[in-house]
Amino acid sequence: MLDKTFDPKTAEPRLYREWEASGAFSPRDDPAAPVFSMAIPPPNITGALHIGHALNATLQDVLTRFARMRGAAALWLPGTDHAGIATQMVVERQLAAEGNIGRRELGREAFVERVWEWKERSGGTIVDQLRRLGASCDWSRQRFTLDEGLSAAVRKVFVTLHKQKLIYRAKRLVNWDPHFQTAISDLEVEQREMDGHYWHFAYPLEDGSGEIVVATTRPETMLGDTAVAVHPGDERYTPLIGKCVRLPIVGRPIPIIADDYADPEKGSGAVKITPAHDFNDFKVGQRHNLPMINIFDPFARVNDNAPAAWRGLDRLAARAKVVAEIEALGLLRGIEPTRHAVPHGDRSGVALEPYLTDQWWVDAKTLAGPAIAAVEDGRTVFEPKNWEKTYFDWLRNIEPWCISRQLWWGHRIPAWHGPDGRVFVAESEAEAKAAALEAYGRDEPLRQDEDVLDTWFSSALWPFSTLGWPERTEDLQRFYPTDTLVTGFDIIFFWVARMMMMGLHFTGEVPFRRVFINALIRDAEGAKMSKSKGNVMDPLALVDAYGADALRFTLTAMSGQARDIKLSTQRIEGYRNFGTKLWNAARFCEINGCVAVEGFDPGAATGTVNRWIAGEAAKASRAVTAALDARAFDEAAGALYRFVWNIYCDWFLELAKPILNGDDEAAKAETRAMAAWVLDLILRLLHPVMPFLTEELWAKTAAAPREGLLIAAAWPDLPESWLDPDADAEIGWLIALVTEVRQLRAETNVPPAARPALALIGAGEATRARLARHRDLIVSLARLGSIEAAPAAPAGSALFVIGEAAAALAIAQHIDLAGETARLGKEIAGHAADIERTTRKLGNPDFVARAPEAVVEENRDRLAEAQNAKARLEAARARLEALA
RNA sequence: GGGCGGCUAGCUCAGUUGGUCAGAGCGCCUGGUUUACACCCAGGAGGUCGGGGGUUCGAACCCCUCGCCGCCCACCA
Repeated sequence: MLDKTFDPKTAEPRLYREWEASGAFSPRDDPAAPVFSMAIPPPNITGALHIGHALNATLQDVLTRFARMRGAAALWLPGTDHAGIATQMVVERQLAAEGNIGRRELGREAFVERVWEWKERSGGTIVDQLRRLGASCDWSRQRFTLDEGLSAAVRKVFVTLHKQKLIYRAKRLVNWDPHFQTAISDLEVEQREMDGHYWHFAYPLEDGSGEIVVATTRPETMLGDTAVAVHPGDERYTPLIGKCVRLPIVGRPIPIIADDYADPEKGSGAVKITPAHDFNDFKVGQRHNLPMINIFDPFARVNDNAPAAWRGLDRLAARAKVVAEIEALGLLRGIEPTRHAVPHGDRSGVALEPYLTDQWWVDAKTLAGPAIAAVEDGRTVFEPKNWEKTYFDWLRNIEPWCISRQLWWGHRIPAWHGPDGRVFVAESEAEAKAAALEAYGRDEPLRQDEDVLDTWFSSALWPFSTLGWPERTEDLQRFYPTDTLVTGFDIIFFWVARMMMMGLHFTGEVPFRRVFINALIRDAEGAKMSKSKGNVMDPLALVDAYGADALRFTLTAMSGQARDIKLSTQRIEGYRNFGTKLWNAARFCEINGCVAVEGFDPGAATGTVNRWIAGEAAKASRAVTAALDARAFDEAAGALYRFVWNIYCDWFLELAKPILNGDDEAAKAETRAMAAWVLDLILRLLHPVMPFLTEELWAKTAAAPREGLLIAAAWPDLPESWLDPDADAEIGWLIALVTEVRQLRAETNVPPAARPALALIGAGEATRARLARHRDLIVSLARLGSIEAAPAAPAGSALFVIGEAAAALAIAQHIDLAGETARLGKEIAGHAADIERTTRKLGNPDFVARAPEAVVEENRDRLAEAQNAKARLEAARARLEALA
């Protein structure tokens, strides 16, 4: 006997162990089986599972389990990302918290060792959390972006791209993070609106003939000014072009140059140029061959290129000092408050500094071409498709990708510097040495590049590096390209686009045929969840409270949203109840001896109720299959929910009760077999979304011994031919009749215990036959005393229309004539309004002429029905009034 | 400045190519010890589908426009 409810706490870990031990998570060996493969977006090892991971993992697991049940060799490859900055940050913080010496004092090697220790200890947390959700990943293939194989792939890619001149080293302006003292890529820059000022400074002309006013929000950068630019067509300044101003404070003469960049509309029309500290100025500097004076050290403190008094000052202190001195010099021409965007590091949260340094770059423009083409011609498709626009926009305007980071945790750049500055890029130190020997003709000391690669560099290789590339492994040949990538839109640039570029470049094939973009989860107020806001929902707490299945079902049902999902616990509770509902349906089956019958053919059932549910089952299973095929997860969940609760429980089991309690043994046997068979079907269909509860029921309700686990059971494929229009119409009629009686009873306050008689007036042959077949069912479900066909309505009956007949419920003692007359009046008015509307429509010649015939026909039927119903109710009301 | 979403019942959301008086869950109200289930059952109230205009025989759905809300990209004179 099943317990009263499912207990996820004890069952989930047990079932997960069974799955894992059974080997079901690994793709089946059958070489003839179709292949389904997917690589997980590797979560950061520093991360704890958040609700976004839960959504992402649930959808992937649904796809994987679905494919597996359909017979595919299904591989969902798991792993984690080393997350350069994030991890380094965590361990540095830990060192600080322990009162330990810092990273620098510890030294590179010892520090990296510390990070590895941390990784071994804590890096597996998120993986265990995925297990708790029920993720059926193939853990035997689990990878880590910094493991040996993936590192080899990274070196191979770096060296190859370098040979192809698609990776190069260059001194350029980068986004510099003064907190971490590293370059970061454009994507890691976050613009923040800040209050600031425009300071207007006068720069005196060198010849003393006047001054030129420039404005800036960053006064401190003037220490590095090397020109003032004006627009060539700006007549106010044409006489000054070619002259010099003397840069205040610094005393350096700098030229006034003509450049289109200067906008005569903005400020004074003259703009100070600081090539080493502004991206636009950098370009101007290149055009005019201006000196580029870097005035900051890596901490964004003023360096030795500035006058002695300034050295070592923090940039903000420098700003205040510049303003003060300009003012003291009588050169301050105005201050106005302003709000403007200031770039910040997304990790550090500090204002970034455009900074001139040597970095490694990827020629992203060249790699982007094939990545654009592959989506244009549909080799890879985005779902929903509108994300392709985002993808294209970014790739078509892509800038070189800065891949070097001045960090310690990550893939060290495989480049070795010779004493004369020559660089040897090679997959190993030995190869680099060999190349150096050849180049120099003698042994020279080499120094490996200090930098590591952007974390996303290794992530970009994920779909093929995890399968063993560059070796031509069996896995690579079998599972690449992968089928689907499921991920959030927030990393289309960071990750998806770069995987496309690298995948196409190195394998010649797209890394995945489909990119399914899942929504972002918000809290109930729609705010992005973040730790600082304290609105983070911990999926594990939700699993503890409601079970993994309830959370999974909720996320699946809500996954249709385009942009974000607002999650509320009430919703999860509702789906927990859904699981319990199914559990209890299984209990009902158990109590009533509904067990699987060997050789039972649902398509050959004879009872109307059974033929009907077989058709409904076929309909539902086809709908769920189609929805999952189309990645319409929410539709699949909806179809399952309705079928289980509103069809199977609400009607089929209720209709089965009188049969199961009756004495027609043949009907009983068939109904039992059918109830068991449909339950089995439900378990299969629901398994991808609610794996735990279904697996438990599969084991516990098995009358006949099951072969193996549900996770490895076959997905149902039911023929459309099971849909039986006659059974459908008949049960539809029965349901309508019962519902009408219930409504009428409720409206007229018939006591629940009362058993009124129901008379059908004007029932045709077919209806009488239906009545005869289902008399017991109707009587029991509608709580009637009796139901008979009759020539006329008994006095004191309440009436409604069902099909061609009128139904009279004998409830004289419960109704008052006036009340019932009024009720009928309302009904009649409703039909009258309908008749009016439809008549008007049909009377419109344009409608009849232009609307499709089917629509016109539909309206004619509708009109006839309404007229029929109205006539009957009017007759009933007339009789009532005669009584009064 | 460029782009993308959203605005449908008190709340959270469905509404497929325009075609039965607009749907679900939760919440609310009324009733219920029907031997699977109160994590339940039966019934009910509740919406001028953000505003305006247009196309059409017909618009929540298509077009234009306005208004909010949110996000992405660009922008430190």
